[in-house]
Order: sequence, then structure tokens, then C-alpha cells
Amino acid sequence: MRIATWNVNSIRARVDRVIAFLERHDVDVLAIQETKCRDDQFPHLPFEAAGYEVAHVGLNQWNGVAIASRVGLQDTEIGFDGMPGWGDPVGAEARAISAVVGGVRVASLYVPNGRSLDDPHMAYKLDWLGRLAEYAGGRLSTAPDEPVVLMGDWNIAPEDEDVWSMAFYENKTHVSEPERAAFRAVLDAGFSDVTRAHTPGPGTYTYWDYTRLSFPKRQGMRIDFALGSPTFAARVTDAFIDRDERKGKGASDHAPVIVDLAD
DNA sequence: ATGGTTGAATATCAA
Repeated sequence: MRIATWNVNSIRARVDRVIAFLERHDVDVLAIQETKCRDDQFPHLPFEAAGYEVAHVGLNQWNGVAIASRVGLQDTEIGFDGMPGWGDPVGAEARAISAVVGGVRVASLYVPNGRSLDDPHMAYKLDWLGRLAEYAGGRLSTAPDEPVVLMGDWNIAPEDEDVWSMAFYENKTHVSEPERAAFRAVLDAGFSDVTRAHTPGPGTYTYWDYTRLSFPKRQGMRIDFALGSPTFAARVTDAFIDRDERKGKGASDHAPVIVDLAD
């Protein structure tokens, strides 16, 4: 089974490219982030025509996460128990959805950006990740053998080699110690990064800012990850980043991350 | 070209 994750930065602007990607790489399941649309705006028809069913949650033009699968899609859960909210009034955002696909519980996650180190959104980001670690860890202690993968845009570069320049990111988000500690807390809850061993750095990135000619200058960040439970991680045979998807007109600012799983 | 790009409630906000 082949499972991928991709922050598409608007599914309506990118749907042709996403379908072509699924077919080109023979992908069974895709966790999608930043659909940037409401449920009633999601372009279901192209997915159905390509043989995929989709579970999506989108409340407005921001965030929005989905799972597309051609190997079944059951037991969809929106958000997770304890997920913090945002806004005025405070409410749940469309940042987490999970479903059982091909016997694996896949979660598509869009971790809050943080905006800047002293922004209230950073406290929200850390709280959100802390609650996620708590929820996922608790679930794992109840069902230690369940194959689970937490995949998506984590908005964190966990290692120095995951950014093109640590000097550039001094006092910026994505590399701060509290963010990295929040990421490690998910690992400490029993999950492991199943992609890094197959996509070694340095210079291995999944995101390049649209500005500053970041992509041609190879000035990127690795912030998209798949964190697997023990039984999921044991089945991973390969992973790769499709850097070609960042090329050309109409590209998302993120490249997809693809994970291969033994049957 | 040198403070840059993209996408969404088309007016700013978010990334």
C-alpha cells in the first residue's frame, strides 16, 4: 500500500495536479492539508472519477484537511479529543481528520503555523501539539498494536539540517526549542518518523516559500512528516519526497511525501 | 526584479 501526504494550498486551485499525482505514482491513500474550502466546495467529482472516496472537513477559506482513499474509508473522525480551538469566539478549526483505510488509521494533520514566537498563535500551536501527543499516546496505550500514522504539515523543522540556514531562521518560528520539544513529545508518546531514514538530509526539504526564489535557490524546510505507531513503522519499506511537484506553474509551496507499506 | 508570491470572503489576512 502506498500512502502520501501533501499540503496542496487550495484543492480547488490544484485538483488537476493532485489527481495527476495520484495516478502517476499509483497512490492508494492521500492525506491532504490546506484544502482552503468548505465541505460543499470540495471537488469530489474528479476524485470519484479517479476511483477515490474522500472524507473532508473544511469550515471556511482557511485550513481544511481531507483523506482520499481507493482502498476503503471507514470510521472517520473529525478533530481529536481535547483539540484546542482558536478565534473569537474560540472554536475548533479544520486541522485534523482521520479514518481507517486499508486497515490503517491515517490522520491528516495541519498543525497551526505559530506566526511569530511572541504571537498568541504560537501558544495555540504548542497547546495543539501537546494535546495531540496526549491523545495519540493515550490511544496507543489502549491499542498498542493498532497501525496508526499521523501525517501532514507539522510546521516544525525538528533538526537543524531541516532548514537551509539556521541563521536565517534565528528568532523565527518552526525551529524554536519549544516547537521542537512539542514535536518530540509526539515521538515520546510512541510514534516514530518513518520518512527520514529513507530521505536523508541535509538539503532534503518538503516546503519552499513562494517568495525570494526559494525553490530554485534550494532554500527550503523539511516540515511535512509521517509519524507511525510501532506496527505501522514496522511495515514501512520506503519513502520519498516528490520534489518535482514543486516545479512549474501552479505548484503548491509544499511537495508531497510518499510512504510505502508492506502488505 | 532587488521588500520578493500565492490563494482565499476582492480587501486583507494567512502562510
